[in-house]
Amino acid sequence: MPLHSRPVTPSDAPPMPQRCAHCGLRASGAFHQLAASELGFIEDLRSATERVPAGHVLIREQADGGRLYTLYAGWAFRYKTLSDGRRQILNFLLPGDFFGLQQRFSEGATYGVEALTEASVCVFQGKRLWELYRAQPRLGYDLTWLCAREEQMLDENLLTTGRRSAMERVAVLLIHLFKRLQRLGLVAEDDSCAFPLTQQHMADALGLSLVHTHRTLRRLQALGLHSLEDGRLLLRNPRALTQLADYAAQPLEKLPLL
Amino acid sequence: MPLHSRPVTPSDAPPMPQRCAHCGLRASGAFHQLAASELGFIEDLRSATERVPAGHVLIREQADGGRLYTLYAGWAFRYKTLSDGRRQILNFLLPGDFFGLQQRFSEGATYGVEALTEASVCVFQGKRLWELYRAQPRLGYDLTWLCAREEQMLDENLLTTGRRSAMERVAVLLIHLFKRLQRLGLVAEDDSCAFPLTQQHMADALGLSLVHTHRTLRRLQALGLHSLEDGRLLLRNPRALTQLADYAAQPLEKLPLL
DNA sequence: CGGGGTCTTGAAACGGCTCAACAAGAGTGG
DNA sequence: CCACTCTTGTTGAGCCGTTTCAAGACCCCG
Repeated sequence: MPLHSRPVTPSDAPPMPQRCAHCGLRASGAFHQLAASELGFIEDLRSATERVPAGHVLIREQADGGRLYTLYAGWAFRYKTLSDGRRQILNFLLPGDFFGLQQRFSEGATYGVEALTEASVCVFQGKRLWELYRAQPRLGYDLTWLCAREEQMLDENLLTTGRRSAMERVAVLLIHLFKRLQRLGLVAEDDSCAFPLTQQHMADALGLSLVHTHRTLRRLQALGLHSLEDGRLLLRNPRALTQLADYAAQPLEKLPLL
Repeated sequence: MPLHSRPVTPSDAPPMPQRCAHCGLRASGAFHQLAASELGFIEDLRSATERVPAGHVLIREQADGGRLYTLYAGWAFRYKTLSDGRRQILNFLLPGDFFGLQQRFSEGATYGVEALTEASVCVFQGKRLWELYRAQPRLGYDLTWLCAREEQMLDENLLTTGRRSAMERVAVLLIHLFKRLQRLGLVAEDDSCAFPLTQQHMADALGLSLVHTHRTLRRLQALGLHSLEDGRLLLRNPRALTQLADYAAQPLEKLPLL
């Protein structure tokens, strides 16, 4: 039952509209509504929309231009590497996630961002960030909100790599991604969701070796807790998985979206 | 050479002034200067100043009141625990650090904060946070800045627990705290600094067991890389320590301070 | 003087890592 | 259409870094 026969991400993803007011993401209902003036400001702040292939590096780990991004479609991840090549994935990015903020506040990027699947992003002018706080305080507030939320996610990841066993780690990863996709309405009728991560990605995110990640995945699968085929994830026993992971679900309020 | 005979944190810490304009921290030169109106706003937002003993829990891990804090003096740390008691320290807080933000944005706190030494904090009214963005956009910007910076620290910690060996982990911890204290002007003439952490704290922060943390500390000490006596830390070979840790120093710009 | 917190040390067990090899599909080019 | 390579997944064997358990020392404090 090979996991690797996953379908290529369809290039028939929803096109990126020119106007933020017609944004497909905003229409999903998972995000805050914004006033017309706020939408206008965002649209003006946006310098481009880009479509990039899987594997494309959006932010290089060293110096980078200070551009800001919102992921519009597809998956990506933030990562850091040590000089000898060991890599840690910090967190995964899903549609609606904002990134590039930290590098605005320090000299150059301190982490990298890579597209995991083919992906679309909105690019914003970093230099005008301060202007945003002046002109649209509400958006400034939202930005802090987003930042705080990502920090929460990192807290959880830190707890995971620091204190959880391999079984627990894999379980949290599966549940957490599933929940996030669910919130975005990206879980299919049959309760399955797209899952484009390779085992190497999971290993890098969980602080485990590739081989051990594989074995752990197999163990969970043998216990009937989940299945992972053709690039799709199905939680066969969410209850048991949640309990095993000691996972605390977050409330499902609407998210801000820049 | 017992490490445990550390002196109690002196209660003769600088008193907390009534007026933010006379704040001892701001006078240290490590922080941004603020306009009078901004200082006034902060002073008005502040609901109290508190002095708490070592071990005091400032934010409980479950539900909490949504108060915001700036650590004025002393050390503290953020942490998360699993239901069976395993604890992960997320990061350490030093004077000038702001905390409590995430809980404003989600139902209740998702982490706890505990004073490591006797500590003084400024308490702010969480409900008026939105007002801050409206009235003082600059402070809103600073808040995002602080949040992004803490996230950077978590990124580093995640890389540490996920990918570094025990030796490397301990080395990063020592260097990083030293650098942060240095920036605050808290390193003494003789290049030593206060170091109130117990080995248990270090273990909890690094994702290691207490015993192994101890052995690793001893090994580093035997190599002449550092010494840790009477609650003071001395980096005997910062170069070697930095190299061992593969540690990338951050630029030393001034910090925002709420 | 007793008790609790911290540090210290040894011995043994184990979880996860490394090394190594192979299988299966996808893409490429002759 | 077949060789070739590349990527990803799979599996076994053995080692080692780290954990766990256990016990003792030292110090401070009530």
